[in-house]
Amino acid sequence: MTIPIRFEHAEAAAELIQAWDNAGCNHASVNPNKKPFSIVIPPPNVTGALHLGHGLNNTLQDIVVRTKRMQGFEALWMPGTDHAGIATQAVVERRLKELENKSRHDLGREALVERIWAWKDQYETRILSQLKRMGCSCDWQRTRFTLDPICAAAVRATFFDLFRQSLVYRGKRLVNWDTFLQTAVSDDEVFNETKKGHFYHIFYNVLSPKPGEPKRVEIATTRPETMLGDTAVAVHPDPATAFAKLESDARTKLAAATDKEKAECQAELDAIVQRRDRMLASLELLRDMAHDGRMLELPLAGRQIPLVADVWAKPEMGSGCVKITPAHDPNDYEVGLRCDLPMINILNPDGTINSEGGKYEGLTIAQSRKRVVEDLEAIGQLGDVEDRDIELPHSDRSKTPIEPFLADQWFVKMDTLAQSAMDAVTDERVKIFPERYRKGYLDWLGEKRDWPVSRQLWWGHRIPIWSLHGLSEAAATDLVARLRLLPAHSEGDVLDRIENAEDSTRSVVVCLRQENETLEREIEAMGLVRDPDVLDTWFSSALWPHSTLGWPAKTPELEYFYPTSTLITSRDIITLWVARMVLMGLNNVGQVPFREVFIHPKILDGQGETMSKSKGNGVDPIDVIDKFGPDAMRFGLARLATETQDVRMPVQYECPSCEKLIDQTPKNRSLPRIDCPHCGKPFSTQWAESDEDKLLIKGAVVSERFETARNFVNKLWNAARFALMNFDGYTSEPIDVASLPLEDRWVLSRLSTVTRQVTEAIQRYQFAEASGVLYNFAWDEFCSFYVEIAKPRLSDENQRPTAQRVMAHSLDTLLRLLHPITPFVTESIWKHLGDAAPIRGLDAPTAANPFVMTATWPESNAAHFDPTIERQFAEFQEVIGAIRKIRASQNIAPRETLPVAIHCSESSTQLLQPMRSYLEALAGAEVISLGPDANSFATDAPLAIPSIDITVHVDLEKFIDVQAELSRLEKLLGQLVKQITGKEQKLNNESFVSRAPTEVVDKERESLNELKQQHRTVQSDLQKLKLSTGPKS
RNA sequence: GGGCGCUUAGCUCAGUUGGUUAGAGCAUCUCGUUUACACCGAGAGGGUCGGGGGUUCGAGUCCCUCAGCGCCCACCA
Repeated sequence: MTIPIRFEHAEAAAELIQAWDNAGCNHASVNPNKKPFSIVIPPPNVTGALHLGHGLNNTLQDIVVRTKRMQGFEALWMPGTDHAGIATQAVVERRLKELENKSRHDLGREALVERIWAWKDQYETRILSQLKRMGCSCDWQRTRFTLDPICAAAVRATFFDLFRQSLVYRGKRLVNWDTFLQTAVSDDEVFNETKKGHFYHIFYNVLSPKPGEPKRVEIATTRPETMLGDTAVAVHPDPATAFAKLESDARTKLAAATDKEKAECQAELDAIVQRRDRMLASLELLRDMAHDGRMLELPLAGRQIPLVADVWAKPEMGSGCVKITPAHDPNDYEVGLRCDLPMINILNPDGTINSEGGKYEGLTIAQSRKRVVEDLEAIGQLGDVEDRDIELPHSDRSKTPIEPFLADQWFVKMDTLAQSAMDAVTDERVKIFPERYRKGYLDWLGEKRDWPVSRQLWWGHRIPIWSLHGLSEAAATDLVARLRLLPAHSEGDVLDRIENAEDSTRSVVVCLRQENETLEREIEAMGLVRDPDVLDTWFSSALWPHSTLGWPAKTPELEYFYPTSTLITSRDIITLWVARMVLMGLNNVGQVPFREVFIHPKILDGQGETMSKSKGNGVDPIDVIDKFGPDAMRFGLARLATETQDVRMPVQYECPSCEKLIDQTPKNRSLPRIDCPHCGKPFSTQWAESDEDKLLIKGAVVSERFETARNFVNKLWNAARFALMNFDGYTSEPIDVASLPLEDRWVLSRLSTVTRQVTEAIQRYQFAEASGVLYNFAWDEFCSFYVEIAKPRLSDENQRPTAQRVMAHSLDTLLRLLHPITPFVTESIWKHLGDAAPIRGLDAPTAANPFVMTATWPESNAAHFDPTIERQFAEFQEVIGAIRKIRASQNIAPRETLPVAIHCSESSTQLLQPMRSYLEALAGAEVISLGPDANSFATDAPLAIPSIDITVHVDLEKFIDVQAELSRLEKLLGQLVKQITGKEQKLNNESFVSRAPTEVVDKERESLNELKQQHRTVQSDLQKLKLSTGPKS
């Protein structure tokens, strides 16, 4: 049998992906004979290609799915992608601007959406192919998209149902308004930028002040033009108590301050006290005026606005008075709600002042600010103007300033829904691992803030609401009556509602259950207009576990695979996504969407920053796969997936022209095109976006973590290759384990332990543990010892058949254990193994499954676990190590056979006796004597192994390097003295001896005795060496 | 400002309920082509466990505190 010396991953992977697919290995269907296991993929955004973070996320899911599949579950991994609302629309809009210098308004709604679909098709294809090349065993036939008809039906059914329950409602809300794109943007798409600005002090006159009352109040603002929308000025309702609290806080802080901070804290306290003394009386007066319902005159606008009492006005700030602009400031909005103030929107969607601004109508914000300030000054209402740095929110998309803007929005009422999702986690119907993430989930839901679900976008699920405003009560009733005559209404597909508007007109609002063009036209013919907004992306993502299974239809898949088994995701979307899936699952299906949630670490770049599209520091998994292979990528990532620590992944680019390595830096990371600093030639990675960059030759992305994993894959391949080269004449026969030689029983014992450890680790999502156990077992035990020891047996005619059978079985088990992590190399070897040893097993050899992927998961066979043999091997390994150390320290050539005498107890003798020949093979030693009577040699360099009370003596007659040995022994002596001193000190410590548990003390005593014994031996060896060699030199 | 993590070898990370001399991989150095593998084998050097304090017979591990880093949330007239 000829097998290449290297595992050709590219070829093998392409073939296997096809073969698994052809055999239907990935497909799961309702199977009453099996227990279901299901996972839904966190659908990647179609904004762009996957990076290594996705690589980790999907590798872990695949490990779990493959394991469960092998464990006999009907394992479904549901794949798909997310339309990602604003992010995708923004990407396409930006491209449109760059390439064609057009805005979305130039194209219009339909044409833009068409463009986005084209983009989606392109990236969905790319994403799915990335997943396939990573080896993900998704059920591709079921691939979903959050905007496809199946998901759309679920969205419509959900919205309709929430509407019926009155859990969706329309309300005013301040949104972050991007005046350039003329859309609301979400909070996380806003960044702050510090700009130079001014802090304007303005006076509002008090209307007919009574004697003793101030004639005007002072307020201050960085945005004076917003005064046009002011509807009140607030003062604190209880300034005395507020000051008292401030003072007591400051005193507490002072008491706890270090000497360094004392002066500062004292100053703070003094300032508060002084301010109170100065201002309390006037603030209380203003408060009384507010309670009295006194009014102020709003300059320029010529309106009267009330003085109100609200805690938002902080007595310690400014004049203690604050202007309230509910329609253009989030906090003022809250005040407006609390004090029942009117909310005056002064802006048009394009950021200019609207008719509410009177003579300022039509001006931009900057223009109106200038004019308002000038006009205030002209009428003497302007106070000081201070220079100040101002943090201004900007839109991440257009890079222009955000204006808080009051707009009609749809909300989902959260109180009962949020509570249900909290309960599900509290009573552990949903278990979160690691547990610390529960807190964030519960805290966030605990706020029960209503969920604003409408977005002023074109890309997404359009809100299924039609409405007509400004009706009289009679007209509204009439319209509703006509709606109710529609056949669809009696079929329960139409819900209607009459709402009272602020101006006491009526609005008729209609919700439709499903898409129906005829019905929509009929409704529109009645004058109803469809809401232009779409739903928040997370609305459709929240349905993902049940929408993908066909809900609202009661499909057999939904019955069988729901609730899904586990969700594997990243921590930043616990609230946005996980929590909402739980509450929507409960609301729609009545059951939690998944029983367990595993939150995995994040992959950071070399600078410790998270990988993201916008930073450009992402690494395309395909670059890693091309260079190292999919198994190496998967193993490398799994090896890093520990419970507590995010993972730094410094990468380098390999120049395809000169093969030199280039570090990834903040400078070059965002460039798909890299100019090699060594040879000057340009190249790109798979990450290339522009057509120009895509034409460049591709350089590899290199990281040490993947190199290690690649080496491991190759090691496994070669161990298997060796075994297979020795499988000629393989026959199968039942094996009596008890009669097997020691090394066979050892490897079976180890396999039983390793199987248990790996099974448990994967069950507990300890992927680093699972891969670590397998790495160490496969490399250090299977390859370094078992295969080595098997060599002589495989060339011995009598021993060969048994050796082959146990080897075939062991390799078989190892491949199955490794398969979930490294599917390709294991499947490739499995095929070769199947050719060489088609029927294998211990008690009852059977024909192997054609694919390891669908083979059964190994059971940990407790009967094979033999602690005596494992101890025996541990001793054996120690002895080999000792001999190798001596050889290295004495510079003994590898070809030379070294005579050794092993001094050990009777029981160790029993253990080691059968291993004598292997000592020779593995350490180049000839065992002269073994046992309690083994003697030292005249020229010796003994090495003690105190933990198992064995001393290895070597005959150095032919090899002695006196100087080396003398210095080695002296160094050893020094170490021993140090340790002995430490122990003696410990044991002389009265409190240690009396308080520590007796076992610990006894152990220390014993260990001290051993050390002393060793010390004596080394000393005498040193003497002997000096004597025996002294005369010669 | 609140919450959650993190800080251990040059680098990337392990380290169970506190208990012998704190581990691994890579990198470095030395030796080596013994019929699977140089993507290999053997060995060596390398650590005040972020700083300070405390609890304890005993602290990388528990508590307090300071510093630095990361993420989430809130806020900034």
